[in-house]
Amino acid sequence: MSEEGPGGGPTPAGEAHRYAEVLPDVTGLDRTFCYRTEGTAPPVGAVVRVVLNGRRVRAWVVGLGDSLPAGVEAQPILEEVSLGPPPAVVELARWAAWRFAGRLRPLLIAGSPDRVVRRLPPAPPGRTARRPAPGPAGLLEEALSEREAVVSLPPSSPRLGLVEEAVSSAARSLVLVESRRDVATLSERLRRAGWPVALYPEEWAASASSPVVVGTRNAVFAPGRFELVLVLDAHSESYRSERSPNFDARLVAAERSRRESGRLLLVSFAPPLELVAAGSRPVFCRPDRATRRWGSLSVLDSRTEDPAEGGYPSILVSWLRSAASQERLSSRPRPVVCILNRVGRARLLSCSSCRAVARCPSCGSALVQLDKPACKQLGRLSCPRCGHEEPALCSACGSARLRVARSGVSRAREQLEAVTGLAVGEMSGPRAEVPASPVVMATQAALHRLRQAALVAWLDFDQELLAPRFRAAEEALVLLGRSFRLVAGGGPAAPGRVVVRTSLPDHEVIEAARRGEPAVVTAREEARRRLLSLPPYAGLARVRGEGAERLTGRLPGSFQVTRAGEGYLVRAGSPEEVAEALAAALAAEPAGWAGLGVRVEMDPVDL
DNA sequence: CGGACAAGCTGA
DNA sequence: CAGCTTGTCCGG
Repeated sequence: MSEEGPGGGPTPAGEAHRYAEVLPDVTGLDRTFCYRTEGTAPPVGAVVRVVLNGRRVRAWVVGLGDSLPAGVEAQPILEEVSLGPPPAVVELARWAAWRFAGRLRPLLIAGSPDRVVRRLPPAPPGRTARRPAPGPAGLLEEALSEREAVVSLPPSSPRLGLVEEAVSSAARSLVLVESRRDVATLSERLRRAGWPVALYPEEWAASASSPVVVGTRNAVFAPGRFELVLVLDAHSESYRSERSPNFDARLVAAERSRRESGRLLLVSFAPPLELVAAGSRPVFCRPDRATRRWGSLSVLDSRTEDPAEGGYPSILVSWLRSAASQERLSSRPRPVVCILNRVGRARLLSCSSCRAVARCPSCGSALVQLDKPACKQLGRLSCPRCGHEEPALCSACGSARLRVARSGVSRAREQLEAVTGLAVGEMSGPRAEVPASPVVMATQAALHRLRQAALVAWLDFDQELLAPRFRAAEEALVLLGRSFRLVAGGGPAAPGRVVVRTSLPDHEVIEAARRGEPAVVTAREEARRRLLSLPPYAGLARVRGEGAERLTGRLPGSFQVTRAGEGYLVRAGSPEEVAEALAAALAAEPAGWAGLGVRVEMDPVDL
C-alpha cells in the first residue's frame, strides 16, 4: 500500500471504529483510501460501496482505525455490500501480494464470494461419515503426525480413501486439487461417502464452516480456519497462477497452515524439489518396491532403430496394433494414444536443394508450417515467435522443394496411419474433440483431456528430456506419471502400458518412472540446482514493462540484474529477499504499481 | 480503471 | 471556433 492507513492502533474487536482503510475494486489502482464508518464498522474484509472521485465503486475494508492521516477529509462508506475474506485471509493475501510482488486486488477477489453473501449459514453438524479404514500401510498416519509432510504415491493410487483418511483426522480440512474436473469428481465421491463438502468458490458461504472444502488454486483463500490443508497432485503447475501476481497456491497453503497452526500435507507422484528441498519436509513413500511401481514402462532406444522405419519402429507398430485390436473387443474401448509435443504440420523445414533451414527474416527463429485453422493460408510458413508469415519457398535459393526435418502432429498422424494401417485421429490444442478412431495422435493436451487410454506412446521423449528449461526433468517425470494414470483406468485386470521412444534410455527421469522412485530425479536436481544457483537455492524474478528498468535500477547492488528478452531477470539468495527488495523499490515509487507500469513474475517457470 | 479537463486537430 | 479526438492526471 502506498498510503498510510488510519491510525489509532489495535482496538478490541466489536468496538466502533470511526474510520476504515479501503481498497477499491478498480483495476490499475493499488492504493487504499480512508472512509468514515457510521455506527458499527464493517469488519476487515467486508465488501463495501464508496464514492471515489465521484464514482460509486466496490471496495474491501482492509483496516480499521480511529484517526485519519493529516490533511485528509473522509467521506462516509455508502453501504456494506457483502461479506468478504475474513481478517486472517486478508492478512494472508497481503503476505502473498508481498511474496509474489503483485497487487492485492486479484488476491482479494480470489478470496471473495462470486455473488453477494449477507450472512454465513450455521455450521453443519459434525461429519456423518464412517471412519475410513487406514490406508496404505499406515503411511498417512505417520505423515499426518507431522506439521508438514509430503506423501509420494504412484500416479494411479486411488485417492478417495486417502482423502477420507486425511480429512477424518481434522475438524476442518481444505482440499486443493489441480482442476475443476477434480473438484467435481472428488466432491461427489466424498458426498456419497457421507462427508459434508463445500465447493469453492461456488459455495463460498458454506466453506466458512463446512468440515471439508474442495477447490482449485484460489480456494487457498477460502474463509475460516483449517486444521488441515491437503494438496493433491502437488506437482501440478496449475497451482501457480499465470496472471499477475502469479502466486503459487502450494506456497500460500504452507504459509496459511503455519499461521493457523494447522497441518500441511502435499501428495504427489513426483514431488518437486521446491517442496522437499534440503529435508524441509519429510517425504513418506511406500516401503516396498512392488507397491511403489508406477506400471509397465517400455523404453525404445531410438539410437539403435532402423532408420528406414522412419521413427516408427516395427515393435511399436505391433504394440499399437495389438492394443487397438484388443480394445475393439471391449464394450468401452479406450483410445491408443501417441504423443508428439509439436503442434502443426512441420516444426523444422529445410530446402532440399540448398539445405538451408527456413528461418524468420525478422527474428531468426525456425519457421513452422501450421494447420488449417491456425494459419490463414494452408501451406504457408509462419514464425512462432513474431507471427511473420511467408510462402513455402526457400528464402535462400527460391526452391519450392522443402523437406520436413521435424514433423508436427498432423504430419505424424498421416505417417502413423500409413505405417499402422489403422484409422488415426488427431487431437491437439486445449479444446480438441476426442476422436472416435482407435488410435489418436496428440500433443500433451491429451493427458488432460482424456480420462483413459489403452496405451500411451511418446514418439519423441527426447524433446521433453532435453527441453531448454531448468525444470525440464521434473516436468518430464510429471508427463510420465500422467501417462500412467491414463492407462491405469482398466483396473488391475487390464494394466496399461506406457511406451517411451528416446535416445536417452538411461536418463534419470526414465529410471525414476521405471522404479517408481521420483527421488531419483529429485536427488539429481538438488545437486544440479545447487551448483547452478537455481531455485530453490536462489530467488528469481522477471520484471517486465515500461518501468522495469527504473524499478530494477532501485535494487541494492547485491542483486544480480540481467537483461532477459524484453525484461530483466533479478536474482538473489532467496525469493523472500527478492520480494523484500522489490517491495522496498516499489515503496519509493510515488504512484506505486499504477504509475510504474511493471509486471513482476516471481519464480518464473519458463527459464 | 474511468472521469474530468486541457490541449491539439479539422473543416466550413 | 465548435466539435471531436487524444493525452494526462488523480481519486479519501
